[in-house]
Amino acid sequence: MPELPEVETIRRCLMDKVIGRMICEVWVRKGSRLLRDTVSGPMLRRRLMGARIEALGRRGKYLIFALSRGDFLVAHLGMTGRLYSVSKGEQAPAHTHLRLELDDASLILVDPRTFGRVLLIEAGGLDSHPSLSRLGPEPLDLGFTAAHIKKELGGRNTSLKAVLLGQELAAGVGNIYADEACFRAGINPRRRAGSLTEREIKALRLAIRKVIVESIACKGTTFRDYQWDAGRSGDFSKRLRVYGREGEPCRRCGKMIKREMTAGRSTFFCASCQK
DNA sequence: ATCAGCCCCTGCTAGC
DNA sequence: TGCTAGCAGGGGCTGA
Repeated sequence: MPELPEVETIRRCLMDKVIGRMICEVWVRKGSRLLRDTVSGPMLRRRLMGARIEALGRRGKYLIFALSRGDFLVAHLGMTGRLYSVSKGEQAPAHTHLRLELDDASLILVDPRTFGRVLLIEAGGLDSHPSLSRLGPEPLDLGFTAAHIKKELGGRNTSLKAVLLGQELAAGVGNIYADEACFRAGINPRRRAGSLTEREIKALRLAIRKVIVESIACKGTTFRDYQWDAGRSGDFSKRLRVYGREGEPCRRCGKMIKREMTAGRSTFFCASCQK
């Protein structure tokens, strides 16, 4: 479940290995579900072959490879996706969907459950692409203001958790950081979104930014599948206050952490600390 | 327009 | 020990 901090960590890890490199061969898994019929395997191969990787960016949970021809290779890792480099000639594991041969290494995308996606976006089409245009501000950018949050929550009858997962309030926040931010803000994720006060909105904004910054510094959270490089896991797992801690004592008040389904997802919270 | 709920997919785990 | 049912979840879709 790579969310913003995990994707950012992967981006930083890969930068040195891919920027300026030429894609000299491309292998796409036949009928890979990751392409979602948005581009055919042969077409993707044709468009990538011979291109140089100019930059590696991120938007929300999407990784964006800017190519020398002006188009973009975009990858979303879904739940179990992993993107990492291996030595040339090294055999790729099962569930490899894409393999790019670079000058001096290979880049592989592995995804057993195929919740991830690979997009090829034409020059100039990045911001208007349906998947990316819906995203809200990056939580660490200046555009992530209390006014924006207020607008996203205002009048909404659904839960705060559902809005946080929707990517329009803040791009890149998923199940783990939604729960962690709610705990740090002292707000119950099951609260009706429209019911937050100005004060709570400000606390939520700070809490989201704080968990994201802290987690990036820890190279993300390794819960089940995520590794930011071959065999290397993130340390934020140790700092989780509620996520995955059902039945364990709250680190703040000692009461038991609860888990309930909200917006179709496991939601962890302390009923005593979060109102 | 809004929102709850379903669907995809497969590795892992709990329970028999 | 070996099997199976159930769970996990991002984002797109459907139907109320």
